[in-house]
Amino acid sequence: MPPRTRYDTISEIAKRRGFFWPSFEIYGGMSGYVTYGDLGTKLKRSIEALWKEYFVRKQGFLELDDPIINPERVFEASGHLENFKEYSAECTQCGRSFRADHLVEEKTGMENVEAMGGEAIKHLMLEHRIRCPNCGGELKEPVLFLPMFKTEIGATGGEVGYARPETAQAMFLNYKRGYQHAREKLPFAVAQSSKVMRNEISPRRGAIRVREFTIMELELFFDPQDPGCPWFREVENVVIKLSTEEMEAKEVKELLETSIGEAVEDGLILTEWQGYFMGVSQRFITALGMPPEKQRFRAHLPDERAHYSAQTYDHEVLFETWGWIEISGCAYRTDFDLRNHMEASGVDMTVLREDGTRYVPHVVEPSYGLDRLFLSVLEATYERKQKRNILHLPRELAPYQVAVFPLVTKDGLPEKAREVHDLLLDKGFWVVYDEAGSIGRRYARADEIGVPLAVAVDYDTLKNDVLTIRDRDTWKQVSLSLAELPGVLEAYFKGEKDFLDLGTLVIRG
RNA sequence: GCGACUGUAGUCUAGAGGUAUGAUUUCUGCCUGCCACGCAGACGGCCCGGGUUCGAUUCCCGGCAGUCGCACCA
Repeated sequence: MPPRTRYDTISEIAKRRGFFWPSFEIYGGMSGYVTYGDLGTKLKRSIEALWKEYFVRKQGFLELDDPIINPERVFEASGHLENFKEYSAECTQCGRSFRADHLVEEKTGMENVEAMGGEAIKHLMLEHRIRCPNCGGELKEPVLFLPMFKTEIGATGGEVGYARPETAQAMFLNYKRGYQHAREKLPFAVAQSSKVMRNEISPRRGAIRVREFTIMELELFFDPQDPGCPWFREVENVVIKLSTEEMEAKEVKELLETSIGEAVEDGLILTEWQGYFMGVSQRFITALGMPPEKQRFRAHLPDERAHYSAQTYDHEVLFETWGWIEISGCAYRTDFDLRNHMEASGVDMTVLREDGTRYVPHVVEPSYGLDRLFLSVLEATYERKQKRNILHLPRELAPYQVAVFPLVTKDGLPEKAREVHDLLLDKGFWVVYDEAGSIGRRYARADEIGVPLAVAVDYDTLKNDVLTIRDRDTWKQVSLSLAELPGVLEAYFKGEKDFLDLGTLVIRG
């Protein structure tokens, strides 16, 4: 058996404690789907809330919530029906599959064969007698694979619909509303966190590649003649590690360490807006617990890029088990989408400049896979210490904020601890109460799900309302009075106080 | 989708053609004056379907699922 990986351990805890597990378990499971439990749901929501802090609230950007199933013409206009598909040809001998258009390109030197369509590809394969590159066997006719879920809308089934593979189209479809609600001023942005679906051929790596997941993305609309970002100065000194398109093409292994400001100045990042979002992204991911040295930005080569993109930088984080994993893409989509929807719908989406000229806004899009961020948080914060599992979740992400324990289960301590528990619930905290087993075991149970603070009720509490708070990360304890407790906890979770400021340090033993 | 390996309590495991080992978790007592203490007890399992067999969780075939490799990942 292969050795146990960090991901094995994390997914074992995830199942056992209720972060996430494979969906449809009782019917044998279905790959590509995961279900989030109590802890997982809460953690996911708090990651989303933090994303909103970094990408929506402070900039005054707008939000949107749009349907998952879209009529076919949306994806005709967006180019997905044309581009988001592939032709695969299977070998009759060895059974391997290959992309038919790529085989034709290799043999003939032609480019963008995919766009020629299925019939043309079939003819070219026959014409050039293309055989299996693996074993030389005969290839079957190429079959079209469209990784979008197709359905019918309405009882008569007359209207074909697809589940969206990205949320971005919603921001383009509703562009005119957003423009109106932004009081017809550019730049503005519309953000959405919602589910999308992709019919992956072979989902892998647990929750890393699934068929249904949450995307958090925003579309920033700007005038290409006025491409400055008003907040660029806030991030220009953020240092990132970069692999540029040129470096990717030359397969340079080392990363370029540079500031956002320099990278934009040197033309490595095409627009200030991309630079801005990449800088914010680095800060956001760091706030999730992933240190900067485990982050990098990697440019897409033209053939890797989406059909709409002029430049894309993936933000990647380092997983012990898998290496670098993409958690975000920051794409310069130009005016591709608005232009296509304008043409297809006949609706004018241009903006009038002061000099009387009109233009179609350009778009920069930072886009996150929430489920991958979720795994990144577990990856970044999990620690095995003295045979115990500890999740060093940032305090603003922790599903439960405070655990309350009686020191021992006698002499009225449980009753007193219940009172403290109820008080904290009334004050709005997420609290767990635990009196099973020894207090050490309860600390361990709370550590495993990342509860940052544990309040212990002991004989001093009975005597004079003094209790202790124990820190998950250092195991240090401070003491304070019950009356102070709600106030200092609030300050702690707002980030206004550090643990040692919460009370008087207790030295035991 | 193809190939290799794998599938046993909630979790992690041992094992054999005659329904199964151990640990841990959980629960109940006792204990416990601060880091998974100890004692006693309880709950709980052979992925699904077919075949061979007196008998299959074990062998064979298929499915489903997992890991890895190939392909794919806008």
